[in-house]
Amino acid sequence: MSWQKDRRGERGYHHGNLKEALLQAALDLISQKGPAGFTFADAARMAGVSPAAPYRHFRDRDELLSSIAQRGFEQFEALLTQAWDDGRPDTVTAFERVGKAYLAFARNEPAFYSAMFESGVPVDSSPTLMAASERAFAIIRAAAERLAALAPPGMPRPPAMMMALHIWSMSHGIASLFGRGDAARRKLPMSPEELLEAEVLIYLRGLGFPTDRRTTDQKPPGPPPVPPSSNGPSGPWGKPK
Amino acid sequence: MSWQKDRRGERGYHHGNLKEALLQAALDLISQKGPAGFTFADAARMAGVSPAAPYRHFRDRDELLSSIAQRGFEQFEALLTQAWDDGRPDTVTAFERVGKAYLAFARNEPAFYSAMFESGVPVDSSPTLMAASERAFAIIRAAAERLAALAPPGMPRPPAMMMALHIWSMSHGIASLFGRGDAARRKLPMSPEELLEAEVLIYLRGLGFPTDRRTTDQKPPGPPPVPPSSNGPSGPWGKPK
DNA sequence: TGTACATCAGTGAACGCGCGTTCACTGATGTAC
DNA sequence: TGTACATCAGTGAACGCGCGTTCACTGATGTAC
Repeated sequence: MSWQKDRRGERGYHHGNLKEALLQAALDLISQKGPAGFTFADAARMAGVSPAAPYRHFRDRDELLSSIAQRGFEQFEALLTQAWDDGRPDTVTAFERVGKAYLAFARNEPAFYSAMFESGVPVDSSPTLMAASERAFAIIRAAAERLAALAPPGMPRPPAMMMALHIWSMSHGIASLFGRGDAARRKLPMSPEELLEAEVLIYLRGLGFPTDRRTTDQKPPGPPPVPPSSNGPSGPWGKPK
Repeated sequence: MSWQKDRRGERGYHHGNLKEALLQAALDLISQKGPAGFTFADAARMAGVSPAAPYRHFRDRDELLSSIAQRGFEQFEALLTQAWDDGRPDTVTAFERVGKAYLAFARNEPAFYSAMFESGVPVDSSPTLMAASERAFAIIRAAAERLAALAPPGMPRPPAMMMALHIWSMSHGIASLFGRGDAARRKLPMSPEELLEAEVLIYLRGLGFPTDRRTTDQKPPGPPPVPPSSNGPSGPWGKPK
């Protein structure tokens, strides 16, 4: 919030950490007013610095926004990596934790999230941004790979890339519609996490995976797990709306 | 494009259809520069009218944006209704057509799409906007309802609301990430339509539905349809990237 | 059918504002010797 | 250890611009009688 704000008296002529302060200020502004409602001058003011100072660190507003998106992907990657935890204690559990981490990021970091996905900055506008984005997706891909390797012997092994893209789009769809951290969030008769968990479990069952997470043995698909929410069949699905 | 543009000479003192012209102009501007990069004054200029004229029709920029979002939901609803076609020729086929219509809308109407979902206008900011949004979702819900009724007798009937939300988030995730009509579209090793079709089929299979669309009889789930793309197993999933 | 009048939908000039950007500048810091 | 100097990272004043918004106005349209 008050990062180096109004401390002109306490600091000397040089800020010392202006680049960081500008990124932080922009992030605050975005979370307050959306990616559209942040200006270069505003960020400077918030960092307690003259409007000309940011030009020492960023060519223009777009470069700053792109930097924020990049940082966002880096933090996102770290969060997903931690959630995946190399597939411990078992692959399905870890896989679902990754989905939950996706939702948590969207909710807790709406400014990053919108800068990354909704600000109009194309991922391919900068090689480093692109790379950061790909590193984040690589976590999901790696998890899908491990999951695919678990496919019961009798059945065709699903392409890991496809699974990764499917999981990504499920998480992204739910996060964008129902799990966002800003005013545009839509109401839902249950938590986004429950909705995603059910969706992933049904999907995995559709691929022939055993979705009983306490074991990884390969029993053939029985009756589908409907609804697989933690509250059971009479849970939030009973009386929606 | 050139809707009433530079026709001041040809029209009289009154525009005659300014409200429409402003909406159209704003839509053009949004599709050119994103929802952030459109201004009230710009829209007026594009409609060939003085900057004060729009105030006769909209309180401010937000009201105009909200109107666009509402129009978007109305067109969206019409498109989904047409795609659903009351479940003809069979429920699963019609259901998938709805998903494809979702993608088509996102691609062909990026300005509407971003105004509806990414402009920061909360759906609940106006009752009519909210109602329009709900009418659109109701199509998906109705389709899910019909699909749920098709559940094989032996298995628990999945909650239609849950299915509708799942399908919505799948479509929305793929559309937002890979199927958008603007520069922020991410590259994909196959078409968004293929990705969505596969995802929906796997999901339905996970619910225990027979996904052979040529029949609606209820055979028990056999081996999962992997990958269900139209190109078969050696299709776009073979060598991704 | 004509006239008077109210209402509507636009004009155009004006305003204050904040933004992006530039410029010559200056204070602080680091480094060569 | 001290001094001279280059470089860096900030200042602050200035600019042109376009936006949002207001205002009194005016031309066109519709309607009562």
